Amino acid sequence: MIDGMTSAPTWTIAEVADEFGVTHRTVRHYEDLGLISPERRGTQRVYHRRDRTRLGLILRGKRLGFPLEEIRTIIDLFDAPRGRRTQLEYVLDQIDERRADLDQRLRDIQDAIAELGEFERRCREDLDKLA
Amino acid sequence: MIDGMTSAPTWTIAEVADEFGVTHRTVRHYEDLGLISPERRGTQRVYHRRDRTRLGLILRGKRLGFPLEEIRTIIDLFDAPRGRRTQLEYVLDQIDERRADLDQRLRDIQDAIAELGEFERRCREDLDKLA
DNA sequence: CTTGACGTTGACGTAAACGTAAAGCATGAT
DNA sequence: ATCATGCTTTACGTTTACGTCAACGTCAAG
Repeated sequence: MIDGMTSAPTWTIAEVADEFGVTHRTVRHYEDLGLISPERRGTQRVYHRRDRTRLGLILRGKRLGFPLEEIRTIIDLFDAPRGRRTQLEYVLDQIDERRADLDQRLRDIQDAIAELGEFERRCREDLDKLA
Repeated sequence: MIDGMTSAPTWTIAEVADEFGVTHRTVRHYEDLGLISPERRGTQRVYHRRDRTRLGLILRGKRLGFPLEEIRTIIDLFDAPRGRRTQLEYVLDQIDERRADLDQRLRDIQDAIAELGEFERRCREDLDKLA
């Protein structure tokens, strides 16, 4: 932070990178790909709360294994203009696609967790037999 | 398939690739990394049910965004010898680590789905206001 | 026996997601 | 004034996960 609470808080690239546990190079890479677009004060980048929100979404997307390009289309969706009916219907369509994808992943994860639990049970059985 | 049901069924590389919707190059790549090791009949690869099980696990791991190297350590875990107590305890440890990872992903996905639902609700509101 | 259809091993190419110097501004501290 | 810090761009390097030839083996069909 920088401001002393007189107006909206802002951050430097080092601060956001630190806070999110990534390098400044990573943050700039996301900017190169158009995932974030911080304000410029002269030559320096100035990050606002909006940028941090986006960064959070990006990193969660990454934890879920989405490619950055796809992540961009998703978070752009959230900021898309939703004035006209056609726009809204398009957005709702996209939402459905995304959800289908997420549902598949949810099933995959639940299956994996279940299998892991089953495997653990067998291991504990084996361990008991050794006792 | 090849056998005519007199013994255990086997498959060629083209068959498994086709069935799992990947290329033969992909299948061989997984073999190069030691994720599967099909039998050799002369120079040809012969895939058994075991290999297909592994391939299934690999592809699910991929859908979940795990790197192939990590996937290998995981599925190797399932086939690891569990004779000695130390081995079993090591395996149980690994299981815990894996589960922590999967739990994080589960939360991420649930959050993402929830946010998507909330976003859809807002979009539908906007759409109603236009009616 | 030659032609395909499928299989094999290299080996190089490529896209994504950064890492890693190199070299130049900008600004406050000494 | 200069010196150290931190930020900037430019650009080439690296890893992962395959794609894409090239060049050759093999085996049943015509």
